[in-house]
Amino acid sequence: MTDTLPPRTADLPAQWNPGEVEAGMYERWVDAGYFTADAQSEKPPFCIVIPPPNVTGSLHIGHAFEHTLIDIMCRRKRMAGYETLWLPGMDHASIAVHALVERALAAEGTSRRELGREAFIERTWQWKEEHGGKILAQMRRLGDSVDWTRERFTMDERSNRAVLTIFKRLFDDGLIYRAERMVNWSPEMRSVLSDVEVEHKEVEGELVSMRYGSLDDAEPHIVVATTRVETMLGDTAIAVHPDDERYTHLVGTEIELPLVGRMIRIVADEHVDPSFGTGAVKVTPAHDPNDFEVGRRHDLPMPTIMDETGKIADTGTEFDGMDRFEARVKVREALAAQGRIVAEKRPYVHSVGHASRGKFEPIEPRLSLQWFVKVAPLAEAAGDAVRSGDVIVHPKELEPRWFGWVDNMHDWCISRQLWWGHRIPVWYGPNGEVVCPGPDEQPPAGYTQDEDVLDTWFSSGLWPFSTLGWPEKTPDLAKFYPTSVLHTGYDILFFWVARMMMFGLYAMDEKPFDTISLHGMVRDQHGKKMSKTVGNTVDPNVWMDEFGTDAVRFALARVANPGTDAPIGDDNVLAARNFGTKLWNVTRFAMSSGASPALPLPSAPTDADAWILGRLREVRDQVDALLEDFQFAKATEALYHFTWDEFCAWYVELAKPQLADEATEDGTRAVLGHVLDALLRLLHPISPFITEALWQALTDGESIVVAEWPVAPGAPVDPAAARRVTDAQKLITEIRRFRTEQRVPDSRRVPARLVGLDAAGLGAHRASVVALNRLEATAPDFAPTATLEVALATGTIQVELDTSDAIDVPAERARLGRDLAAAQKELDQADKKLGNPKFVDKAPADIVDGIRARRAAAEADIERINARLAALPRS
RNA sequence: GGGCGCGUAGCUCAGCGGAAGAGCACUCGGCUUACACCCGAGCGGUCGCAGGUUCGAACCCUGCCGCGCCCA
Repeated sequence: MTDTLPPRTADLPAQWNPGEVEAGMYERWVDAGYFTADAQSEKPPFCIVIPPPNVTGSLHIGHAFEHTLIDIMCRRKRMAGYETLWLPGMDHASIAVHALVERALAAEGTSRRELGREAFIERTWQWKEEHGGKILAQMRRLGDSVDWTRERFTMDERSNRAVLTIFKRLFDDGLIYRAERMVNWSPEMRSVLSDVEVEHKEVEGELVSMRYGSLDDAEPHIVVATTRVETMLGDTAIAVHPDDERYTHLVGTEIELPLVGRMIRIVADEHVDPSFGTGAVKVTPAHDPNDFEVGRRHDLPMPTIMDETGKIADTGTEFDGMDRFEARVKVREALAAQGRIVAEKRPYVHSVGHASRGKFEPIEPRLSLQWFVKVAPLAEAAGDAVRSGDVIVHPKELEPRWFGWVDNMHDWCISRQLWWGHRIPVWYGPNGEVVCPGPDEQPPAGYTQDEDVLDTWFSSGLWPFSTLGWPEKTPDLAKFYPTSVLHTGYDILFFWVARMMMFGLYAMDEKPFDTISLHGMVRDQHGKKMSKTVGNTVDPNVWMDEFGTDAVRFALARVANPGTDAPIGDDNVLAARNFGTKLWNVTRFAMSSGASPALPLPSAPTDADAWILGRLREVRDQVDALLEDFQFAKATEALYHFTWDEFCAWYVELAKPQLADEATEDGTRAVLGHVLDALLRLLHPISPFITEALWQALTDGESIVVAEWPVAPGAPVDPAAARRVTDAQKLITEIRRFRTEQRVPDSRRVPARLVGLDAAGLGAHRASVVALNRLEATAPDFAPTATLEVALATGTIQVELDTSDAIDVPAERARLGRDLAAAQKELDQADKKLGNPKFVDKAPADIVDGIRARRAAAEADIERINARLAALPRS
């Protein structure tokens, strides 16, 4: 900091060139340590842990959106005096990386099994070092104010220890168990998936009705319908409703399963819907979740008829070895050949679960031995934390979604038949012993470790505290846990947020974050979901190249309404870029006019000064409250309008005549400098780079990153001054409108006399009205060709103009006609209300008075306009 | 099938009980020494439909129609 006035426009190039400046600026911020948090600080903490992007990922528009919003929060809090930690890191993305490396191996003509576990994992780490983490550089580009000294990875040493520690605790508490259950199997990955990794989608399939038992109508037979013909090879029963009289005589008997020849039972079960199809359903306990339950209730055999790749196996039929989809056709054909196909409905639309990762293949329900987390007690705590208000879900509309999930959560299948990830820390002894050693313990000699790894979300569920050092009692943990805000998309509320909440409450005995703030999905400019197949995706990196980072951030912030999807397209970014240019140019103008925040604010401000200073105070309060409430779009919009429509469009224009007047020029420079200084600081969290460049030039300060967040900039609102400015604006606008409609060229100076200005208290505004309307003083022989009346709050102004030609009477008549119609409509509406005795009687007095005042104003307007119309020459 | 939400200007959305708003698009006029990435003026809506509550409804309630999303 210097105590001399900083150099002026010399510092500011005529144009902002983001590409040339941003990277260097960012590295200076990092080097200066602005983003490095101090756990020993006395300042109040503000902490956000990054939703860890996949190590495979590169920055897409969803990241850009999420990071922009988080960065806005962090930068604001940092400026506002909080010890701010935004902790970066990445997720090891078990399935995604595993699949990626497997594909690479396949391309080389080998496989992970050929390579062996150890070599595979080594190879995967190597991939990570060489190709992973592309997103980190892109985060720098985006300006993320993360603390790089604390960067973490969900498979680093400390995360590993956290996983082992909590697994052991859950295991010892009986909250982790191993069981044979119906699971979601991915034949592609040859692994189980958790429920949340399955997406249900309507598909056009077939509904085939087929006849079991005898082909002789006199003998016992039964017709069942299915969308999955091939699973009949694993049927072990037919179920009917107990009250269904059509089948009462068959219940308890056996019938022959076609193609296989096995005898299967006919059982009565409450869960059968007698109105669906024939009212009889086939039961395949090992390959359908509902059938599994039926099988359990009736103690049915549960043969598995498919291997882990989705091929038919162990049925002893010709179909063994066929893929499930091929078998579906062949089995149907075989049944048809026997005359057992009674009906076929095709297409038959029904819902099928698909793997949300990988190739989006249909998942296969399969009976399998897996590890599970018993979620009931954990989920209850997660629900209670929100119910009690300890943790806030924002926006509140998404609370039901939270409860709907945590209150109905199924046990979480955590084992995956993959190699890349945290290996399950359970060891088996030679005689079936099962042990779970703690992080510092060794398994007994001769024991072998479980082959599977943990679901990726297991380690990311520990993220808010594993990143702060848990299970060690670190200063970071003491300072920053619980974290302040968890900000992420509503789409991973269940995948991730629910898990963090459960683990946080369990491991730390305290919530992992105070507030869950949810944003929506970025959509295209028409509000359509972005998808690669549709081709409507956008690339934030391309936008940053074209428009600069600040424009991308500003555009994203401007559409970020809490919890709702955000449509965005080129136009939005273009508009944001233009806004940056506007800000750049107005700062250049102010500085070239000698503006500086170091100058003392005028003791006798003009109306315009008082007005803009009051507005600044109001806007800062509004923006501050909106940002505190995660209303990024509204805060950004408020700043956009203040900057452009109030500061640039009005104050700066009003300031020009003030700068030409000795009495007001110094004060005007001070006000310009003061407002810009505060405005740049308010905008900095949204658009960090351009505001830094402008602010440093304007103030000669060290960095806007560590500048103070404005607390009470400007001045308290001066209502009288504000009203006079509003009046002056209305007067100026009305004259402009008249000029436009009378087609007076913009460049022509029009001699004019403003009658009644002093009486209306607007005497001091004469110079601005003249300047902004390109008027000029009247000569002694002034002869007005037109008179315009403008009704203001404090009086009516007559504007007498010499437009040098006869005025366009039809145009003027049309203009006045529109005004008259508007006033008449206003009068009618007011009369209607006031004519209703109930309104006058029951509505609050201030509302009634307001209507009366409007009525009076409308009446006066009508009288005035009619007089003017009458005075117009006939045409 | 269950739940949540949405239908407001050509498009995308804000407003959620007391005078219909914004951005973009569109029309007209302007290179007015910060800015044509700009300036000025303007056009544009029985707030999905039908009932109800209220002095008063885009806003609250009910039903219907049409769209999303989540979960089965």
